[in-house]
Amino acid sequence: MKQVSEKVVSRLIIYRKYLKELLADGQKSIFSHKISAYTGASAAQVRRDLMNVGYNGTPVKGYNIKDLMTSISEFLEKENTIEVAIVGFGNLGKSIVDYCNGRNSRLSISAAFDTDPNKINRVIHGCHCYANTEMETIIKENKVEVAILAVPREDAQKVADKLVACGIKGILNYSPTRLQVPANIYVENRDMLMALEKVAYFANNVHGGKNK
Amino acid sequence: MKQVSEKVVSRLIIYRKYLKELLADGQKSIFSHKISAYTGASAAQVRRDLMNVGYNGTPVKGYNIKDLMTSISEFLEKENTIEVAIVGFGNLGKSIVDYCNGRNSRLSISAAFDTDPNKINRVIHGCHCYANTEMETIIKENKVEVAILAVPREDAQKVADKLVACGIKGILNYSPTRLQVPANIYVENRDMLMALEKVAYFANNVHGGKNK
DNA sequence: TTCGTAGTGTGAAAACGTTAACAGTGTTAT
DNA sequence: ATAACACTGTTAACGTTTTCACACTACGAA
Ligand SMILES: NC(=O)c1ccc[n+]([C@@H]2O[C@H](COP(=O)([O-])OP(=O)(O)OC[C@H]3O[C@@H](n4cnc5c(N)ncnc54)[C@H](O)[C@@H]3O)[C@@H](O)[C@H]2O)c1
Ligand SMILES: NC(=O)c1ccc[n+]([C@@H]2O[C@H](COP(=O)([O-])OP(=O)(O)OC[C@H]3O[C@@H](n4cnc5c(N)ncnc54)[C@H](O)[C@@H]3O)[C@@H](O)[C@H]2O)c1
Repeated sequence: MKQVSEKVVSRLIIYRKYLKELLADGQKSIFSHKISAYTGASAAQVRRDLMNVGYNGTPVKGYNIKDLMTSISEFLEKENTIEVAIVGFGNLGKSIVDYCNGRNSRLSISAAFDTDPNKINRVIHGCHCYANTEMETIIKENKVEVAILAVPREDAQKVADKLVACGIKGILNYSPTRLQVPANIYVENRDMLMALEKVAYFANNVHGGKNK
Repeated sequence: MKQVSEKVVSRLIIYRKYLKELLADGQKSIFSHKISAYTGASAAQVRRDLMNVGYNGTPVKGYNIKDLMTSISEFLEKENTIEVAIVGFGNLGKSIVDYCNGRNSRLSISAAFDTDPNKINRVIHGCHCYANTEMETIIKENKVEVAILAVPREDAQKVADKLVACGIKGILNYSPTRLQVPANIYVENRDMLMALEKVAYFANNVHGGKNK
């Protein structure tokens, strides 16, 4: 299978989102330079990125929005549904589930884990909360591949180790801990303070405003 | 002033965080290959990144942790304090303020804005919430340079336009809207669903686990 | 003092990502 | 039918980022 970079994947996700908006708007087709104007990538880059997904547009008409969306989705999510679990069902955890679930038909946050007895066995935002002790069973039974980490700093590494032991392959980490994991596990860190520090730097060191 | 790339800034922020941990641990000095092991950047890259901040280590002893931290901070935050405002003081907004404030002595989220009368003029997590109508006054008076956007999708663009008109130079955007802003405004988008989609992709397309 | 060691700083090479340029191609107008 | 057009797909040039490799240096040991 063709290997593509993080940057390409990130942009494809952005394109898909734009296409979704266009579709909701009733549009049928779109040109690379329009996608470019909206997303900030150059038109050449849009076309080049789309080469990866194996969908061909036509001159004059451009890309059929529906078909292109389908192709991007098939490229990004080969399996029909990817199961996601969230660990730490506090303020942040609940917000994430509320926001994400239902917005991508191939991604489903179907289980939460927490240590708080008040949360265990409750269903919040359509997501069942289990005790941490059930982690292995639930993850293996439901073939969960991706986990979102939203536990306090001091527990993050311990929980990550456990998730890895259960066979998780990717972690979206909202805790401020920099996780140490085996090389085949993909980690995306989303520390909010670091994000703010980065914006603060570039706000004071103008940089052309290129949006990643 | 030396122009450095987004990637360098992101890594410097990561290094600084690690240094902070080391200092809390009572350590005095550190080698590039140790920073490398923790952060995922190669040792050569660590050294190269540090060239930008103008601090020199010594062979055998490596880098003095305290001095290096100071140099990085002087590089990242030239001004003594950078004022930040948050717009949308809901679940997410409150969490962000709670988490970020007090963790970087040069960044301060000192004002919130909301349209909800129940929040206006209340102080939550040490942050005063103002009505949107006071935005221009407060931002200009307090020299706020950076804004965090945590309002619902439908209002995000409108609020961003207003922030730009008030003189904001950088936006950390947690709304799912892709903002259209002038080229000199720096925007960092942090859509949670997109982050999850990215992790889901790389969980299924192993990639060496390189943490960005 | 002299040597060996284990680090740093950095120029040069390699890898990677982006942009430019253009041939090829449906579509439309004539 | 044919020509003009406005786009796509793709190759090659370009620019940026990362790695390599090594001269240099502070220190500790003998
Ligand atoms: N709140 C934010 O916006 C924000 C921002 C940046 C970072 N963070 C980080 O995200 C994490 C969660 O933030 P929050 O605001 O949701 O906090 P929270 O206290 O509301 O939620 C934490 C949840 O994790 C659960 N938990 C604790 N230990 C656990 C364990 N070992 N296994 C499973 N669950 C466990 C708790 O019972 C609680 O429900 C923290 O690390 C925080 O530093 C939060
Ligand atoms: N909750 C999350 O974790 C999460 C995740 C991803 C994205 N988001 C996005 O972040 C935004 C906020 O999420 P939330 O969970 O905090 O929602 P929320 O409803 O709790 O908070 C939204 C807040 O914004 C205020 N608001 C509405 N319009 C405003 C305006 N024009 N000016 C100023 N304030 C205004 C509301 O009064 C409310 O206090 C939404 O766009 C949501 O889609 C949230």
